[in-house]
Amino acid sequence: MNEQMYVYKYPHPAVTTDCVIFGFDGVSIKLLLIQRGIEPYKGAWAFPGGFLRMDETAEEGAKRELFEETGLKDVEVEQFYTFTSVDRDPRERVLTIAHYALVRMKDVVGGDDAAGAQWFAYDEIPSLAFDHDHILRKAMAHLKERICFRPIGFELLPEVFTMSELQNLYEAVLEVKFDRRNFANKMLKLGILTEAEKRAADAPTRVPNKYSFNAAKYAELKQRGFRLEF
Amino acid sequence: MNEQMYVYKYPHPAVTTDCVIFGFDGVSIKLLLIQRGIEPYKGAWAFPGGFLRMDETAEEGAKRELFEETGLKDVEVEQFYTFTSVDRDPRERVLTIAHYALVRMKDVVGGDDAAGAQWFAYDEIPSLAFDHDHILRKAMAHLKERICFRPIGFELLPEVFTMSELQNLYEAVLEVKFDRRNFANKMLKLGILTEAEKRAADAPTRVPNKYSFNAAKYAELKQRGFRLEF
DNA sequence: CTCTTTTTGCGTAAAAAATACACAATAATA
DNA sequence: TATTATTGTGTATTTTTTACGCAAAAAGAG
Repeated sequence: MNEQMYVYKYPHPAVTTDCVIFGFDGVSIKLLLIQRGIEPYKGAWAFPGGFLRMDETAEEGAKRELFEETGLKDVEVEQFYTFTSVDRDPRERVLTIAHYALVRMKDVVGGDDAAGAQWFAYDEIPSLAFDHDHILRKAMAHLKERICFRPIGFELLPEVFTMSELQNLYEAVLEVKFDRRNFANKMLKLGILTEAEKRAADAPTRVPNKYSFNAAKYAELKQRGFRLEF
Repeated sequence: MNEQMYVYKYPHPAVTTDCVIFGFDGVSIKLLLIQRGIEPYKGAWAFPGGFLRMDETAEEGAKRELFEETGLKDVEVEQFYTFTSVDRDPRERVLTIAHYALVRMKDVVGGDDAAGAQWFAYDEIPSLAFDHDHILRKAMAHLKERICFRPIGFELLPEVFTMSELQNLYEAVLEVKFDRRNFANKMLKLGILTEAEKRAADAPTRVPNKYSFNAAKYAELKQRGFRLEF
C-alpha cells in the first residue's frame, strides 16, 4: 500500500473510460453490463470501465478495463463521446470517454458468471449507475447512425447466417420493417455477402440460403463507408 | 498570486478543450487559428482552446475559451473527438476534448487584429502546435461526413446567397464538382430554401436568383438529419 | 398425425429519382 | 470592343426504388 499523492498547481478532473458493448441474439440487440462491486452505486448495473492510466490512451484504457471486467479481448472499441457533466460522479469531478464495440455474444466467456457481466435486451435494462442511462441513449443513437454508413453485421452475426437474420438485425437496430425481397436485393448489391454452402440446385428442399461476409469487401466498405437508405 | 496546490490520491491528466472553427469566403473553406503567446509552441499557430475549469462542461469551456481568444460568441460548438495520445503535450499528460463550429466569417471581429486570430485556407495552413494537425484532419473528415447528413449552409453563408455560392460551398467541402442544374434541383427539393427578392418577371436582366434559408425547415432537417447523396 | 401458419425462393411491372445535356442572353473581364 | 464566363430554363434517357403474388416446404398447434 503506498501513500503517494499527486500534486498539481491547477485542479484536474479524474478521467475514466467506459465501454458500451452491443450484441445480437438473432432477435434483438443486447448490451453487456457489469454489476458494480464497490461504492458509489455498489450493486447497480453499469457499463464496464474505469480510471484511465497515465501511460495509456483512452482506447487502450477502455480495452484494458473491458478485459478486466468481462474477459473480452481483441475487441475493436471506438470512442463516440466524452461525457463531462459537472456532477456526474459524487466523489469528484470525473469525465468519461465513452466507447462502443460490437461483439458476437458467444465470444463473451462467462455470460452471466462470477465476473458479474450479463447481457440485457435494450428494453429490459435496469436503472444504471452514474449517468449511464444517458450514455446508453447516446450510444444507441450512435449505432443507429452508424448502421447506415458502415456495415455492422460481421461483428454481430455468426460466421454463417441467413438473410432473415441479417434483416432482423437491421430491423432491430433501426426499429423498422423492410420488405424481405427488397432488403435482400439491396444487401446483395453491396457485394459484401458471399453465398455459403450453396444448396444443390436439384434438391428442392426449401431451406434458407446461407451467407457469410466477404471479409475483404466488408473491410473496404467499412473503411470507405457507404450510404444505406432505408 | 496564490500558491494553492491540488492533491489527488491517483494521478490525473490535465484536460483542455479546443475549437476548430470553419468559415467560408464564397470560394473555399477557411479555418480560424490563433498564434500562441506562451510556451510551449510559443509563436506557433493553433486552434483556440485552453484548460477546462472544474465548474464547467467541456462545451461551456470550449465556448469560453473561444470567446476569450477570438471574441466569437453565441456560437454552437459540438464535440467531435477526444485526443488522448500520451505525449501530445510536453508539459504533462493532457487530453483535449475537440469541438468544431461553423461561423460566418464576418462575425469574427478582428479577423487578423491584435487578438491574433486569423483565417487560413485549408491548404495554406502552417505547421500547428501540439497534435493540432491531427485534430485538423479529423475535423475536416468530420465536416465532410456531416455535410451529407445535416445542412451546413445557414451557419456559413450570408443571409442571402446565390445558388452558385451554395454549390461552391458543397464543392469546396466535398472536393467534387456538380452539374449546376442537377445541384439546384436537389437543393430546392429539400425545401429549406426560400427564393428571396424575386426578380420582376419582365425584367430580362440576367442576375442570379437569390435565396435564403427557411429557418424552420432548416432547423427541422438539421435536427432530424437527412441523406444527401452526391 | 394432421391441419394451420410461417417462411422461403423466385421475378416483374410501375413509379420515382438521378443523370446528361443545349442554347440564348447578360454580365464580367481583357 | 471583343472575348469569356455565368445565368435562366427543361427534357429525354437511364437508373434506382418500390410494391407486390404465388407455390412449396418447414415449423408449430392441436
